Order: sequence, then C-alpha cells, then structure tokens
Amino acid sequence: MHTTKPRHDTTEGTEGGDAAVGTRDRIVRAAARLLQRQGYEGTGIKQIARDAEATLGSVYHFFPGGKQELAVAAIRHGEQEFADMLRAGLAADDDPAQAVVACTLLLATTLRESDWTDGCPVAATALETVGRAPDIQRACAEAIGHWTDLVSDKLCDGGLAEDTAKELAGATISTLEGAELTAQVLRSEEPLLAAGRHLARLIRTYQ
Amino acid sequence: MHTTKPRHDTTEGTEGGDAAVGTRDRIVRAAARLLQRQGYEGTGIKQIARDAEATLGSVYHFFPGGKQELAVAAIRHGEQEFADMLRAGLAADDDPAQAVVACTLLLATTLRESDWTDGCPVAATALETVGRAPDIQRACAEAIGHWTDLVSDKLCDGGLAEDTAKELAGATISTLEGAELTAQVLRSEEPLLAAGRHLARLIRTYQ
DNA sequence: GTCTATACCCCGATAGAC
DNA sequence: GTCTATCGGGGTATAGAC
Repeated sequence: MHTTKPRHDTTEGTEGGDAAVGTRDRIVRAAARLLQRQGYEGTGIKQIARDAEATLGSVYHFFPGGKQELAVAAIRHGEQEFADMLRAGLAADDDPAQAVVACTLLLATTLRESDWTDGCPVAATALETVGRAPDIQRACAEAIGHWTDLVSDKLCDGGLAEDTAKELAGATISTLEGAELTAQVLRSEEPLLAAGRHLARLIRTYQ
Repeated sequence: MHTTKPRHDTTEGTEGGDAAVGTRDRIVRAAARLLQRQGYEGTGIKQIARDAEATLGSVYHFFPGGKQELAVAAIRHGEQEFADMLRAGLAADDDPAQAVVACTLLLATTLRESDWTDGCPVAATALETVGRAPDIQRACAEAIGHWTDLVSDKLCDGGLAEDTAKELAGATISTLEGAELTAQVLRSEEPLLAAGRHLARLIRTYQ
C-alpha cells in the first residue's frame, strides 16, 4: 500500500540543511501544501501523515489539538512562504508600481509551473472556515495583515503618505488574491498580468 | 432527529409563486447556499437533502451523476443570483465608476447582514476543485466569464473602448472577488469599500 | 517519539419497495 | 418520484505497546 515507509530520524536537531528536516517540520510542510491545493475539508490527516512520511501517532504527538491545531501551524507556514515571494517581488524594483508588477509576474509563473494548483496558501482554507473555525480564521487574517504590511512599507519607501499607503496596500493584496483565484479557475496568466498593469496604473496616480 | 419532515409536493408544475417550488429547485437552492458557505468538500449530500426537505432518493433521482452533477447545477444557480446583484448595482448609476462603487456597497451589505458568511457563491468550491473536478471548474469559469461580460457592457455603455472595457472588467471582477474574500476573513466591510474607491479611481483614468 | 490497531462516525452511492 | 435501509470506505481521534 505505502510506496514509502515511515523513517526513523536519528539526525533530529542538526537542522539547517534540506536533508535533515524534523518530523514536525515535514508534517507542517505537507499540511501546508495540501491545504493550499485541496482546502481544509478536502484534506485528511491520514493523507498529510502519508505525504510527510510520518505516522498518525506522530501527527497527534506534535499536534494534540488535532486537525485544527495542525491547520493553524500550516497556515502560518504558508504565510511565511508567500511573504518570502512577496519580498522577492517587491525588492525587484525601486519603483513601487514596477515592484507590484514583479509580484504578479512571480505569482503567474509559480501558478503556471504548478499547472495552476499552487495558488494562495490560505485562500481555500480561509473560505471554508469563515465563521466555523475561529482559530484558523484568525491565522488567515493575520497572514493577510502581514502581507499587507509588506506592501504598505514598500509604498511608504516609494514616497506615499502612510495613510494612503496602508489603504492602497490593502487593495493591492485583495486584488492579488482575486486575480490569483481567477487565474487558477481560468487556467490563464492573464488575470494576474492584467491585475499587475492596473495596480501599477493605480499606484502611479498617487505618485 | 429531523426537525422538519420531508414533504409530499402535490402542486408540482404550478410554479411561479414562492410557495410551490419544485423538489429539484429546492435541492439546487440548498446546495448553492451550502457550497457558498462551506465549500464542496465541507458539504454533504445528506445535509443538502435535509436542508432542501427532500430525501436522498430524490437527490439521486434528479442528479444521477451524484455530488458533482449537483454541484454544477448549484454553481450555475449561484452564478445567476450573483449576476442579479451585479446588474442591480450596475444599474444604480449612469457613470460606470459610480456603478461599480454601488456594487461594492451591495456586496458589503449582504456580507455584513449574513454575518460574513454569504460571500461569492463559487469561490470556495472553485478553489477546492481546481484541477480536480473539471466539470465543476468549467462551471465556475463560465460564471466568472458571465459576470465579467456584465461589467464590460457597462463600461462600454459609459464610453470606453471595447478592448479597454474587457480588460478592465476582468480586473474589476478579480478585485471584487479578492475584496470579498478579504472582507469575510477580516470580518470587515473595509476591504470592499476600499476596492470600490480604487476601482472608481482606476476607471476614471480611462474616461 | 514512533508505531499499530481500533473505536466510532459520517461519507457518497445504491437497491428496491411503494 | 419518494422513501428507507444499507453497503463499503474513509474520516477524526484515541489507546497503549515499544
């Protein structure tokens, strides 16, 4: 049944490389990827354990709160990965408008190369759990807030007033979120590219 | 167990009123609402049957293709409801920029009054089924395309060139989609209101 | 910390009486 | 068309040996 057997990690604690990843990390990473692609309800703990090459016992050892606690950790992990990508895009150009365009290009490439499966790491889970799993919803809200701050800082650096930057950053994250959803459903980069063009145009009206 | 019993409809075929709604319609409506709030994987056929005051046998009688076929019908139903709301908003003002603002206000009010549960009728299901249920994904894509056409027509009526209108309409729908998701997660109207302001500003740069 | 086995429940789907 | 009963499988979660 299993194509890969659970592994006994004797190298725990060495950390740092790619080879020696602790069991807990493997579980969180597998959960994050599955939540991104299948959402919360569509992802089973058994599947997470299988993908992480861990056993069910290990999952409940590290996450005694069960699926919800694991989902919160996975969302936080996805938040970091997405933040890294945003930082990379925003650093690509001094001009905030051009930097946002760079972000949309990064997202579009990642999406196309994953055959349109790797979109926003929190969107699917967030929509499924709105009003039904407060802990998870809070983690999703914090992720969105964090990403917004990254964009807001970039806009401030580009010379925009702080209030303007904050509001514009919120709209930018919303737009990226919606454009990525649309791109996935339509299997096309166009929505993300169009979002980039229009966001740049909008930002320039404030410069 | 059941608080409401299945009903024997002897008035099938009269149609038109609110009182005599056929079994099939009740099933589709219940499915549409549940998919909107809980997504595809989070919604069970048994729950749909219960909410629709129908039996499992009736569900499979009308939808022999099972859950997927029912989901396609439910998505198409949600598409119509959302289109009606868009049409109402777009008709509220001759100026396309102001009309889009009216749409965001309508969405914000609906969202707040439903305690942030009634967002886009296709978003959750779409994200869960990308690359995994082609029929459902196609229905979601068609819904987005239909909504985009409604906005595009309004922009054309407002005097924009057809190419510009189409691209701008796509960006508008993406933005509304993302802003509604964000508003639900943050439990705030602000993302939708900000989206409205910025979309109006963007549209005016083309007028 | 890791692993197996299992309890208990609900899932989608079907069969067949009415 | 409507209804009940049920099948086979998978879901989350737990117990307890190692």
